[in-house]
Amino acid sequence: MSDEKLSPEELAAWRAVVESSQRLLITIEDDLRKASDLTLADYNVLVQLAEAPGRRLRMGDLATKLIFAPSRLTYQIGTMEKRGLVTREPCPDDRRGSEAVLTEVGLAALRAAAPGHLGSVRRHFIEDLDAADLAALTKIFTRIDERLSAARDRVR
Amino acid sequence: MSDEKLSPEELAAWRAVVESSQRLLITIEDDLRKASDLTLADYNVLVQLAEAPGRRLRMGDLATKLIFAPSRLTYQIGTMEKRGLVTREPCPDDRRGSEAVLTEVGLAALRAAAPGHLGSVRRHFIEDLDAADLAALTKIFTRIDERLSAARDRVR
DNA sequence: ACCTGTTCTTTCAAATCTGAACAACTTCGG
DNA sequence: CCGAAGTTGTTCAGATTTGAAAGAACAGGT
Repeated sequence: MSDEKLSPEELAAWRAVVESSQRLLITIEDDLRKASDLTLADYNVLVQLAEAPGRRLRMGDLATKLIFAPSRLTYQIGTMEKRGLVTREPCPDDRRGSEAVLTEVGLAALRAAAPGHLGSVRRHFIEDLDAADLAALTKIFTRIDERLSAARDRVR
Repeated sequence: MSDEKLSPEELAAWRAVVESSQRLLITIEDDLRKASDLTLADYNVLVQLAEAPGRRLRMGDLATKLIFAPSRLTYQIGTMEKRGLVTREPCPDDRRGSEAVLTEVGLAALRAAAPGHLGSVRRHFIEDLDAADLAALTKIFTRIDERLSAARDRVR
């Protein structure tokens, strides 16, 4: 069973995951935008910066965490800078690099949006799951991720 | 525990699902593009048409199945039409509508790409899962989807 | 110090996606 | 049968995303 086809069960699982996670993200992004002037990308940038030491991150590190192509992050940070949510600073120890820095405005926007967003996540996702489901999902997707990054390293 | 925060377990599950499924899709799309001249969107259009009776679908139905905004589907079908993968035909019983129709070229492209794509899905996703995982994922995401569409109906 | 190869980020043009506005129908109630 | 209201798909302009190319700076060996 390691050939070029999938069994009905396998196909069903694949499609269910892809389709529902897509619809889930769309729904949650809609909720977020209605409540806050932030896209999910904006929100995720703010979260990553808020969690980072010094509330700042190198562009490259942030891109990796967000799974963004470099040029996409440049653009994303550009629009957020215009809105005052983040600042860009040259990196002290590496003159090629720059850092995205969370501003007070950005932090306030995150704090204002977080409760509603997390409520949305709970309503559309968490509420459907019991503890066993949660554990299963975490285990499964963590494992998939490990395999993916191992495969990526193999290619490089 | 139904307020505006998530427990560490809940947050971990949410992040794992969102991040890994994103990386998974990117990886699988990369595989597909390297092997076939098709994007994942192209591929999914071909699959939907191939599975549809008469190998044709109303634009609206296809958009729903693919979770595409209408104007996006118009554009998508436009590019595929240029490449000869699909045709557009006016809908017989509703003169507002049009149908996307799979061509022989499109069907051949799908058949050529499918084995490699399914192999990629197996390699990156299915291989990490046992039968219980598969069943759990299908159950969980199917349930989420049902809830989402129920919520959507409630809004309309 | 001087190459050589690599990494970091941005720039640019082209491709794609979104949302609002539209035109062409269809449907339904009177 | 008429007209208001709803549907369907497209168009358009603007926003976002991609990928290739380039500029600047680092790192390691010589």
